[in-house]
Amino acid sequence: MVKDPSELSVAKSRRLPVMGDVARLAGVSHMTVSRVLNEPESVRPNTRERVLLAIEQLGYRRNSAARSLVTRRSQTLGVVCFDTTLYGPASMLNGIEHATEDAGYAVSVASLRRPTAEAATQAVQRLVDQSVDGLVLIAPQAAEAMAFVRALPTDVPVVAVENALPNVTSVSVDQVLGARLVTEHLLALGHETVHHVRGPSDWSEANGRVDGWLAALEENGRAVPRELVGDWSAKSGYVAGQKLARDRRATAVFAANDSMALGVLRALHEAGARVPEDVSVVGFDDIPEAAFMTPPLTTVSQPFRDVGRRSIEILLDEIEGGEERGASSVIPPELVIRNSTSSRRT
Amino acid sequence: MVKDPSELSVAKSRRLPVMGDVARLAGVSHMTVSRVLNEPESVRPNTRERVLLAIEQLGYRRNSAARSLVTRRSQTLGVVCFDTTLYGPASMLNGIEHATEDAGYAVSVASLRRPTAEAATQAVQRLVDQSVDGLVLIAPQAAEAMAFVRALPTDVPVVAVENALPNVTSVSVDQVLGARLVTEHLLALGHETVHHVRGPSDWSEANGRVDGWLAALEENGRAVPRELVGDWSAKSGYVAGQKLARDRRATAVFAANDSMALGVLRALHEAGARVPEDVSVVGFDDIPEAAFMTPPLTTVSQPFRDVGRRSIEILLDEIEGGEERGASSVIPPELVIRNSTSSRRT
DNA sequence: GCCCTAAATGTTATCGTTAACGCCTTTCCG
DNA sequence: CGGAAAGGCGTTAACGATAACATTTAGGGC
Repeated sequence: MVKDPSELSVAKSRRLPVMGDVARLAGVSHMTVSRVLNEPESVRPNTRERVLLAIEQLGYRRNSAARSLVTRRSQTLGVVCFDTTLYGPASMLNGIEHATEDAGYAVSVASLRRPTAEAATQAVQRLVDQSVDGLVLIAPQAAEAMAFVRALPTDVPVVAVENALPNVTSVSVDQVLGARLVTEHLLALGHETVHHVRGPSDWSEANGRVDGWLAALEENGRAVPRELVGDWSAKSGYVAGQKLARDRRATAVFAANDSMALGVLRALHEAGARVPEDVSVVGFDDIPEAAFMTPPLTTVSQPFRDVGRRSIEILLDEIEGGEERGASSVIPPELVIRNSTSSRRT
Repeated sequence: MVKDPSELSVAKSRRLPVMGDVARLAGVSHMTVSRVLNEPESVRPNTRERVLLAIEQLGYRRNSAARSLVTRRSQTLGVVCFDTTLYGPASMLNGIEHATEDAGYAVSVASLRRPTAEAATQAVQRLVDQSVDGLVLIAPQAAEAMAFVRALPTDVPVVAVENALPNVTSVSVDQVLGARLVTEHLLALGHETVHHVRGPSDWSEANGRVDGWLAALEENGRAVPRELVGDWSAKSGYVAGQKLARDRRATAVFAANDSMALGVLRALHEAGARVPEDVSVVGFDDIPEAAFMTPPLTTVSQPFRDVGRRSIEILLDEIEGGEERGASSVIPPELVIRNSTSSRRT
């Protein structure tokens, strides 16, 4: 079965081994090698072993460019994201990467510098040019939705995370529910109403949290204080906190994320207001630092990694199952009560 | 110049346009189209315009798989990283992504689940299989160094970030200097010595910070307290802080990152020690939250994004310039003094 | 004008894989 | 035991771009 020994030399040639080399060494055709790699059952155990051995000996690895040229699949998923420095997006990205790896796909990331339609369109275009097999969008700016969709070629499956785009499957955490839990928790503690430091208005998460907060207040017939606007940063929370401390009427503050809550805590502390004795403060996200703030922060825990994983599951279903876009899924968050909230001083 | 009209139909066929289609429409050969795209100056303005117009009309885009098959370059850089949920790595990754995008490359990310040699080797292998043109390693675990290097095919340029691997160009922040600045700052405030909550021993950053701290203490002839070990998390800082609070002798604590510093602050607060009146605390990293902790944290600012950018610059030099590995570069960090440190109570 | 050289363009081969199809064995049944 | 059906492999042709070489065109000096 073995051919002329001279052909078998495993001499380190400059070029990497290709299928033909493996085939020659194993005494079969390159097509058989391909079959061993793609549908092992279709080749007899005997020859399969020989081929596998040859592959091992030569240290052969398939050329992915050649594969994707002919199969029209790159085994790569594209992720469009905005600020992966924030804890939430970073965690979701992490979940995505792990899930993607498990599925045998690679991840190509396009990070938006600014959340503009133009940047988004370019990013999608770049990923599509790389012929990714699917796309995950973690760019929670609602305003960009249309741009994305317009730029999308119809045949690439897409899943949006934390962003309901028309006609695109999405995975998200129930922001409205989370905000409700927070607000109701504070009302239950006896607070007359709850002030809110919201996130940027072009983020869908921020809007969802506002909605939940509003709904809870209205259902309980409470006055709705004017909302303060932050940009997710501790600094913006600090500025908002200063305003709240100045007017002195707030006894309960719901910040739309933990970083802003930290800023609020800082501002209140500087103004001489005690938390939770004078003012209760709640955050959102449950970043690892939340439990160690002063005081430990009551917040809402979001299963970021699970969201990332889930988005990949859905995406792969669409890609491999060829199914029509599956149902969007919404994951519930959980309220984590710590020491930054207490019943209102009477 | 224009051929048979029937051939020109821009009818939406199922398949995407290829170079040949553009060529036909422009009345040139596919090779001329290729030239227009790759070396525009080599084709006459007149024909170039025609080709460009045809490209526009057809919405033509080059097939990257075909390109990389023949050029043996994928225009993709691979990044191996460990925990991108941490602020530092996330920021560097961000810098890398932006710089890579600017250079017209794509980024493929392989995220290590655990910092083991096996996982690292697999990750590198996966990226190499995708035929990335270069590799950035943001995996500061020294123990894995050998594994990486062994798994590396000799011909893929590599740059390591925050990790000095033998024979690999690296970019890093001067951790030793940063730790020195911290320690000297505290000694200058009159503290007898400085306690240290270090990071995991397999992280090179953690070791660098220990070295700087030790050096500063020794140069000043101070006693070296036993170091406490954390894992970068606020929780581990909290545990360390409890120990420090218990023995009551510490007046100055240098935590190896801001999250652990937060934990230390929390533990001291619970133990009734005031910061900075009773104990001074310093962190490292200058995360955006540091300025809003209670009290605002004195820390060391690291130019993470710049490190990321720089690593790409170097990598691209090696790839495109074909240069031998350039000099490794070390970037100095800066001490940021806030309110968590003060002169020792006398 | 003619020839020579350089610039502009075209032709053909090639990258390394999978798809499509065909041939030769087996195998199994009547 | 003949023949059909299936299984196992081989041969050849894509895939869509660039490389290498061949050819045509343009320009300039005499």
